[in-house]
Amino acid sequence: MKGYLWAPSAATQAKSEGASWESLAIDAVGNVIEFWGFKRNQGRVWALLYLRDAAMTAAELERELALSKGGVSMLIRDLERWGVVLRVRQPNDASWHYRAETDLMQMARRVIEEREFSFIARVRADLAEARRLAEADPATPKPKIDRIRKMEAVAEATEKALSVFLKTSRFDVGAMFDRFRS
Amino acid sequence: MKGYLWAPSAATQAKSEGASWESLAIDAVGNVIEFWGFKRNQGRVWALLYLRDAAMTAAELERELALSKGGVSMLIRDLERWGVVLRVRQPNDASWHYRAETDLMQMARRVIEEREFSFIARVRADLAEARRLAEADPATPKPKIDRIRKMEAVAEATEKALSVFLKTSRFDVGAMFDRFRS
DNA sequence: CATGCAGTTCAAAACGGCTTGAACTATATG
DNA sequence: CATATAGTTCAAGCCGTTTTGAACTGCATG
Repeated sequence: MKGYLWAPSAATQAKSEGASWESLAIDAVGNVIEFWGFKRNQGRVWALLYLRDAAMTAAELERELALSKGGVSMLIRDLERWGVVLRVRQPNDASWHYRAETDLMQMARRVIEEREFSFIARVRADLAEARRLAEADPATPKPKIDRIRKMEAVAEATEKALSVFLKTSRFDVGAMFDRFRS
Repeated sequence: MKGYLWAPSAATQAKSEGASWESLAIDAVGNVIEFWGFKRNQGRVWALLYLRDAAMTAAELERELALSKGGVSMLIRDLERWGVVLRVRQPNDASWHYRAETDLMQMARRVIEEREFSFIARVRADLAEARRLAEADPATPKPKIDRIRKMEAVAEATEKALSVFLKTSRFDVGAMFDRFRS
């Protein structure tokens, strides 16, 4: 919804060890997740951890994804808070390692559920309130009230799309995920 | 998906003639439309014209919505291009007047259809390409390929939500709109 | 064809979100 | 306890988007 002229970014940067298709997949995840109002880099961090299926240190994430120290720290904090990344101690290493915990989808579902639904609920409430006020005033012409009602339909369609996303992620993906669970 | 701490904005500004519930409805529309990646003020301009169901001049829009002259000009240009606002000549008035033409929904549907779908198609293609590349390399462990497959599910769910939004806007709202057509 | 108003354009400013990096805190180790 | 390294914080900077406003264009009118 912003610019969408992604850097062609073939072989983005020097230091990364991963296969080139890896960064393709990682960036793709970053893009969808950004679509849903999260930060692109939250998606990228999760995607790397998930794809590697290994516990990595902040320093590694920093290097592989070309992020700053502070940035990694904050991104991880968010992902941990949402429960999609777990912090673990590795046998004989002083530093923390991070692992992808659950499917990103679950997180997106939870967050969208509270954040977006309340947003759209608020919009609907405003529209309903406007209609109530309009109806209370006897001077308001009838068609005008109908027009507000029609506006509410825009909000309703938005709500429906959101709820389908949530349902889809619960069933389709949930099932898929379980089936493939490693 | 940005800030969502809308200005409380009771009785926003001095000049507006409209009932206070009017601006409530107008801002609500601005909010949903912004959610779908349009400009908040595009939604507000359309909403005012639609609600008033009257042809208004740029100067009126400027005053009622507290926008700048240049801003109104550009907003209207967009809305005209999308076919949701029509420019008409009023009997004996030198200046143009603008009317809300179709339902905003139709416009959103069209634009989302081309803009968002191609966006998500691109994400899916990237993921598919990554998987193809991964599969081509015999060294890639099987579970890693499965993980890419699971990532594709995120994109699929997004696509499904989008398509439901489009369908909903076509049927539910379309029907509703016709029924109420003034 | 001069005047004035409607409408357009676009560079600059404002704005908002994201990232950076330096200072700081916490923790492990000798 | 001193030191080193990992991790956190947050003000400042960066960057993309939106809005502004002044200059400009076009058009109608006397």
